[in-house]
Amino acid sequence: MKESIRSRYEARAKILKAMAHPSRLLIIEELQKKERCVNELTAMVGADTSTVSKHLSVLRNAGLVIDEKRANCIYYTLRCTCILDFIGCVEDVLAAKAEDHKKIMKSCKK
Amino acid sequence: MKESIRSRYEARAKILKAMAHPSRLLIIEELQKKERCVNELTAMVGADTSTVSKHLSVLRNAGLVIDEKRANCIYYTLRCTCILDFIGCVEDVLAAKAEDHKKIMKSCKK
DNA sequence: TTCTTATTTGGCCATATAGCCAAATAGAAA
DNA sequence: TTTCTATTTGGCTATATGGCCAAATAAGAA
Repeated sequence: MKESIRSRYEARAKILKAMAHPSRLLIIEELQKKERCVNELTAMVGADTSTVSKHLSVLRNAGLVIDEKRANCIYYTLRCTCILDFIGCVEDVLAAKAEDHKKIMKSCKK
Repeated sequence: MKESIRSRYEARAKILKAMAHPSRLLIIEELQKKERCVNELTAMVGADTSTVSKHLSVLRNAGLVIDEKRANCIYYTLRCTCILDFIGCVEDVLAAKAEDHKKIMKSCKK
């Protein structure tokens, strides 16, 4: 694989990797609804503040969210809402998987 | 976070995680064009056969690809082509990031 | 100033991952 | 049968990740 090609795939992988965590997916979905500060997100995720803060920094580094200081909180916003579209596709994969599973169970019964 | 909600996010995260690797993204893109056997993919990725085989098993476990034995090869196929749509979104994120970077560089020059 | 409150960072540990090599497996060809 | 080819699996090491706690930082409120 050529170097230039590889680095393009690496850039993409970095973004997917940033999304590939249950807590971060929750955060992404919440931020799509409205901006939130770390405190609020921490309550939603139900983990240590430091843990959530690190998750947010992963999302920020990947360019998925933006943070803005206002009043005495730091508000996080989702940057590209198209992100949510692709959750739909992920659901399709899950559905296809479930369908297969059903088929396998069926053929076992025979 | 409720248990039922968490497990849904975990299922999604598993799929994203499976995609979040440069070599696997390359494989996904190649498989979108046409089915390929391990050998061919190994050449494209440029890694050890065993490494590529493990990447394929990650994709298979996530339900992203299907394998079918035919002649003396095992052919892999992409299961949901919608996967590709969302690469477009990832590119948007990258573009937005690049744009920001430009702005920062500009403001530094002042 | 000191006391809160909000957030990030550092340290530590446990776990997961990617990579390679070597070995196992399966099937086709000789 | 042996041999070759395709693929997977096991073993190993190095590296990265997620989680918590504790400490640092920043900014407002008292």
